[in-house]
Amino acid sequence: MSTSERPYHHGDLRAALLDAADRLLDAGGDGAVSLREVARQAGVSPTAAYRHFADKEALLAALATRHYGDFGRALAEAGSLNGMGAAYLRFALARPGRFRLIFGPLLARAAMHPELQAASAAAFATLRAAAASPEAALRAWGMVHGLAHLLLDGAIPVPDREAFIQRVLHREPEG
Amino acid sequence: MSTSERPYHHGDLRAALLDAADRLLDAGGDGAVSLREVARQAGVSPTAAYRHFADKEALLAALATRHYGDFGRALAEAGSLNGMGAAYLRFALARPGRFRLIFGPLLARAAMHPELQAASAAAFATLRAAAASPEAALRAWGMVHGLAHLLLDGAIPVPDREAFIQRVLHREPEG
DNA sequence: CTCGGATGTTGACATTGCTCACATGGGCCG
DNA sequence: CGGCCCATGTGAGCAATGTCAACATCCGAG
Repeated sequence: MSTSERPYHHGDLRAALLDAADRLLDAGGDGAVSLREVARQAGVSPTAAYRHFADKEALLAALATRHYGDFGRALAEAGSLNGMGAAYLRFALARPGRFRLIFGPLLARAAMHPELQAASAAAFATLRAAAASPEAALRAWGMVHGLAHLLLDGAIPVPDREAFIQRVLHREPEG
Repeated sequence: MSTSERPYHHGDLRAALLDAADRLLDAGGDGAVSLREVARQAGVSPTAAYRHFADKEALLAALATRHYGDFGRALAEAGSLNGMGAAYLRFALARPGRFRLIFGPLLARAAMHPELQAASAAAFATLRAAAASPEAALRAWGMVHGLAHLLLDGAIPVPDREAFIQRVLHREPEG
């Protein structure tokens, strides 16, 4: 009987690596995702990941692409612009690692990762479509994005985050 | 003649290290600041920095503290809330490294660096004082902060940044 | 059945943050 | 003026990381 020894070939290592990276991202935040630890969690040698991703950035780009799906869906489910703002903040607060990843400096290099670019463009389009004007969309987007960062970085200490979301987003619609 | 040999004792290594770190921060962004490279630039051994800073984070905290001064002053010089918003965005776009540093994850650990905490509190107070209500301050702050991040991360591609600032900030004051 | 390319492994290198033991010499005490 | 102490700087070394090159294994096409 093969005592649960992994076969030499893993089966679906790519997905396993992404899953492991995901766990690390959620648990330890951005910097906790190291290629070697990801490989360790997947029960595989330190360099095995290079058969599936060009480098660490490519792994993270694939992860970000995966998460843009959930994010975009959460936005789309919220009907109003206000609802989208709340969904935006809730996503950021519930999954800081994912939020920081998909909006992190990686985005600047999205041109090198076509899938990432497409995924982010889709999410952005959802947001833009719900606003009255392009400028209004940018202002709303900027506001929730900035508040998310400030909250995550501890610049705005708030006891009850959900109450904060309600309070800061509840206002008469601007002309 | 002493061929420009450094004396064993540097004189003011602490300042020299901060200057070197500053150059690296401006040139290469966040990740380009390594203790060893900083020491190299200061012409000193790799571990000399530990005589002046507990660890890398302490160095960065000192650097952030230094930059909060400039930042706060830039905000204070702008009279109106709109002017402060523009100053906020201009600072972020002109010095991405400094902006990311002073608002980065380090801020969450500000409690461990009293000087940092004081410096950031002062800058925040300046911003808060210029707004009509606490909520309005948070919304305005969030907006410029978010736009700064989105611009720096390449999420909003704009050809002329100054024109963008004018356009997005120029609106009728909200009730 | 066999052989080639895809997938994993081993070993190595450079870099980084950090610790510990040691060297140096400037400034305070007598 | 002279000697000693401790702040300051040095060096070697450790563990971890990203990445590369050479090698091992095995699945599937012919």
